[in-house]
Amino acid sequence: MAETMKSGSTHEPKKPGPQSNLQLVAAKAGVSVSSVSRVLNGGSASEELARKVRDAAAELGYVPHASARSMRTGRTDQITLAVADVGNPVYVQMMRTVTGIVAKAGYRLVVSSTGSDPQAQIDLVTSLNRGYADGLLMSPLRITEDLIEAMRSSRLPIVVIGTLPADVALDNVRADSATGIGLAVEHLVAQGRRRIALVNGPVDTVPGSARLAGYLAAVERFGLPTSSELQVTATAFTYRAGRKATAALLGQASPDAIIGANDLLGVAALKELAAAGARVPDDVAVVGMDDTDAAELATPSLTSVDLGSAKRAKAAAKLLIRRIAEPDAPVSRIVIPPALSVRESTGGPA
Amino acid sequence: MAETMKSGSTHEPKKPGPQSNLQLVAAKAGVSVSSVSRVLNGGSASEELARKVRDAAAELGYVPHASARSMRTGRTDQITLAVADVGNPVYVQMMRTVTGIVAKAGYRLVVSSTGSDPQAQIDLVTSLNRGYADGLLMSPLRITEDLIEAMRSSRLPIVVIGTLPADVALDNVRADSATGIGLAVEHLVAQGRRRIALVNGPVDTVPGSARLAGYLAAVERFGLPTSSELQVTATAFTYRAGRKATAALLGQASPDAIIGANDLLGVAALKELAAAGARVPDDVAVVGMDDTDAAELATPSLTSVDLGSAKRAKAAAKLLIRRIAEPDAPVSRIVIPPALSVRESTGGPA
DNA sequence: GAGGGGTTTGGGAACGTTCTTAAGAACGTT
DNA sequence: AACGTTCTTAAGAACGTTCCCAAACCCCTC
Repeated sequence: MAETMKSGSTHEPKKPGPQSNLQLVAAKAGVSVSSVSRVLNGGSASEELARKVRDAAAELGYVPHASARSMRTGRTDQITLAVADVGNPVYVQMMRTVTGIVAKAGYRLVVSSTGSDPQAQIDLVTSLNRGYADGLLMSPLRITEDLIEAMRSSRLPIVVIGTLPADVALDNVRADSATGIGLAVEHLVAQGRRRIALVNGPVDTVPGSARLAGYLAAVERFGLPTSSELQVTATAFTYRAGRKATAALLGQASPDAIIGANDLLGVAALKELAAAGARVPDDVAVVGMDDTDAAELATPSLTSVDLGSAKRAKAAAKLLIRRIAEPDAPVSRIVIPPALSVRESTGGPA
Repeated sequence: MAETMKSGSTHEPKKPGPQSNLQLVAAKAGVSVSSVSRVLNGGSASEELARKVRDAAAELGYVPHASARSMRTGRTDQITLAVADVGNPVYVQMMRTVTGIVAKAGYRLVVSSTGSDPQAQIDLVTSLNRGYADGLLMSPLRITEDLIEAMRSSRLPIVVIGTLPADVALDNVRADSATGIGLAVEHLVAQGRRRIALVNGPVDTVPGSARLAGYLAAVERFGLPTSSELQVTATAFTYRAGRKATAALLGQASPDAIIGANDLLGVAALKELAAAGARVPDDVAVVGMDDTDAAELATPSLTSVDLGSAKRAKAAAKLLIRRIAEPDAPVSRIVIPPALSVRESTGGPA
């Protein structure tokens, strides 16, 4: 499985000497270190000097040393993105968006996968004080008092993607799950469904509790049955957990529609229904949430509540970049309105 | 959509003063800066001194400054991972694996999405010389001479995930697509399939050319028809491109099996076949490659060639970490053997 | 009590950059 | 010819850390 070969057999000069620095460039150009710095950072200089410096820098292949520069300037040109699980499609979507935006603004992206453990998130926030990044984008799955306190007392700007208690004065960008679920229920009701079930994720998480509340509100608003047999909770927002939870649901109730609290749970419901011999959407309609690629790829394709994950990520990234530039700007809270993407699983177009 | 509120209305002290440093800790503890550094880095010290230092550090909430430390030590505790598209499931899988390994080894992960543009990859490699990371993991989609030259002359260690020309002396971890496709073809032949089609991605990419070569070899080995109508090329390794390519394929040939060059193309084939009214696997069997989550979530679930993306990522990360520690270790090349995950799309268990 | 070995502590240089301050040059005005 | 103004360049401090080296101390032995 592993074959090893000697190095250096094919070619010769590996390292182009040690990292060249301002001093070497200055020596080569016959000018002072400060002049080199000034020229390279766009300060004023004579034609003559600028030419000498640029030639010398090019010849030596000079590139500024990141740590040294950031020690002096206090900026690192890095932004950290912290998510619970880099594998979850909704975070993938956010990451894809964020990557583009921060890169365009000249930042590198540090990705941190914290899991759902609140302590790991707190550790992350305090580790920010090491100053390895200029700001933090985080989407916490579980929010505790300690985490909020840690975020509050952070020296660096933090933008939260997700809902926060009303009295926390931190920039944040949130979805409106309640309205989103309302759209799903309304759509299902319009199709004559009445026994609408919810396959939720853990209710002690931010999205889990929001989605349960939204579901209950919508079901009540439309005068639908709210029997607790129609509500099940998966142990995580994953496909596997969703299969189990849906199986349990089908064992205890006969819904004519199922809402999955995210697309993975929705797809799990689809697959579990198929395994049980139920037809979708004829017997049971299914709706997912987040409108990720997984919804489009599913068979039948999954109607999904678009909670604007890409828009949220984009807004959050821009907010963070702005706050880094203006630390004293007023706190903003942005709410991204939801939309419904109707697909085959609720009778939409093939 | 955006509601803005004044900051600082709810609570008071935001910043806990400027970042505390060794000097402040030393002053508070009544000892020298060097002693503080020594104690905090586990050097020898008296009980008394150690206690004073630790108390002072805790009281001030001291955390070492990342840039300053790395300027002095030459290490950044960061590793960069460069992939073409953070959204592609196979890269997601790699990223998930890599995240865990580098975090456990005490590194932060910088993620860079280069696209398939060779120049962007070259720029990335040269930017490494800024010294913002200790090493680079990269999985290049297209490899040019210039890119190889850039990687060769890099001051920092690079581990390539993917196939490289034989004479390039860089650590790398590769899949064996040829054998992998062989497994798929063998499996299909055993089920009596003979008109086996390939829905490939761009052939000027590393995986594209490898998979085409593997397909041709396998088809020839089993004495199957090699008509060019059975080979189509999608414009990218994406779902949408796969739908189009499969539609074209079905318009020009009547395969009894389709191999997608990755899972997205495989799922696209599934969906396109369903849209065309063909039954899977009864009329046409389908196989994907990479064995990502998308294969399991598909309906019918997709048989897929496991090219060991998680194992490759793991091996590559460990290799890089080792090379950072021992820069002069011999170059290693690791080949991860493929395996076949049989699922419903070729008649496997439901 | 002086000398010597070993341990513990502190002083200070160095990493590569930016930026403030000041020195020097060029030039026009009185 | 002396002086002020403006522009260009250089010197050197500072960022916070680590680590080499020397100073200080302790304890033991002679």
